Amino acid sequence: MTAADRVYQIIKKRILDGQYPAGSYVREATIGQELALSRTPIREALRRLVSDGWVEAIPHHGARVVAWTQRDVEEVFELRVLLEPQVVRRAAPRIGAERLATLDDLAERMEALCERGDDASVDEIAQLNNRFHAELVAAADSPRLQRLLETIVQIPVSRRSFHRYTRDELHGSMQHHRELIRALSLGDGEWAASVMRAHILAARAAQLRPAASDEEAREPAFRRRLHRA
Amino acid sequence: MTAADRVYQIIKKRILDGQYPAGSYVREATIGQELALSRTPIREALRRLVSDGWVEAIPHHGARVVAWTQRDVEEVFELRVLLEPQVVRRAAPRIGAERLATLDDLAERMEALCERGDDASVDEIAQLNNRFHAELVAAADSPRLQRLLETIVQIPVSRRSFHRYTRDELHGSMQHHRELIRALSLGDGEWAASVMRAHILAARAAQLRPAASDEEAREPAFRRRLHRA
DNA sequence: TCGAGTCGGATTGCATACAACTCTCCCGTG
DNA sequence: CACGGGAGAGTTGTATGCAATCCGACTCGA
Repeated sequence: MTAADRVYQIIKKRILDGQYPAGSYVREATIGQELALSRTPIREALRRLVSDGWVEAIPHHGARVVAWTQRDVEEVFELRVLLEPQVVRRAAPRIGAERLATLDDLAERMEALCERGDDASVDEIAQLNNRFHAELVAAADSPRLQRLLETIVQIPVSRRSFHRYTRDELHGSMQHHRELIRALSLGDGEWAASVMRAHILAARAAQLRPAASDEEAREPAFRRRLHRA
Repeated sequence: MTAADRVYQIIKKRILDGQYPAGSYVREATIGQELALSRTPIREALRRLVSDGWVEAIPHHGARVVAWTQRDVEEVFELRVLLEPQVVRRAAPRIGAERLATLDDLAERMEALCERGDDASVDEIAQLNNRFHAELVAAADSPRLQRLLETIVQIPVSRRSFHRYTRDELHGSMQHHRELIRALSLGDGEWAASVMRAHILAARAAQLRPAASDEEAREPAFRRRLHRA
């Protein structure tokens, strides 16, 4: 692995961690000094980050961490609603018993963590969920689809996304996983695709909901409407 | 525009022209000498081409022009069938009269060229067709969707693709354009999406058909079946 | 006081030199 | 004769220095 590769991962991690906040500039010389490298590999890493959409290059002025707007989030979900169902549509006739067992294991571990419900558990669920989706993408066996999703999903949102789920929504998400596994084990791509579509739309709804207080999260508007009825 | 940008376009053009054939290596020093530039901007251009999927980087060994397999073509069509309908689905409620007029003009010019049917006209149709699709993508007003399609479609195939169309198929393609314009002018996104889906699937069928002799192209298998029946 | 021009600092863009790595070919050995 | 090891050439990876460009502040003039 070259130095440029390492720098790429380091900067990416720092963006995700919020160490490089949105809108801030990433200076070649600064990072170079810090990592005891010349500007060359840093330049190369920044170029890759630009083409992956993590930072934007302002000519002769620097590389700035991109700021995500509400519209960006909507665009991404719109594409995920198309692409992620296609992942499982392809995966259904291709997936093997071994991978299904892995998915089953991941689902089980997520459910166990879901029962606890504390913040640390939710973080861990997010990680397992990423692995779950990665397994599905691998089963789909389409390098281009994989690459598209990698460049699109860009966990800056989904990193903390599970924290926006209500307990019911989190539970529903676990149900989706189970149903996906059932559909895939039967080789029913359209069933799996439908579940995945619902899965993504649910995530979208949680994400686009105005940042709710805990109060609102436990007693969302639609439920209040139900109670009044 | 920087030197690296120019090099990027030059190399890309040469790959499309077949000047750099698939599987051949693009040497940094060679191009540098030829363009009287140092390796630095060439390196940068090659990295962009790698991330755009035109060449693949073999660590410490060079950048090789990617070779397209049948499977690659199928993968691309599978994604286009998803993404291009989404383009017009979005475009329908957003497109303005001016752009519709442009599309109409392009369709008309393509039809006129279609009547002639010689090789040069087919080449020109291909260019106009690219502009037609570019207008649609612009109307969709989704930078991410635009970028995805740009990295996916990569005219290495579709460059000569129209030459694989039979006269009937070419005519059908023109019909699709007209129907798209009608649907878009009525703001009917689902209609437009359906037409586009058919449009892409037709292109796929023509593309995946085993390379036909002129004989085969004029008298394809399905037509022979019709005659026997 | 406001505006235009200019100068300075900071940053990226590019050129050049050197280091590290990989592959190949050849030679020696079993 | 087959196989392993090592040297060499060629290519990419990295460091460094200089040039070009951009932004902001300051000064000068109206």
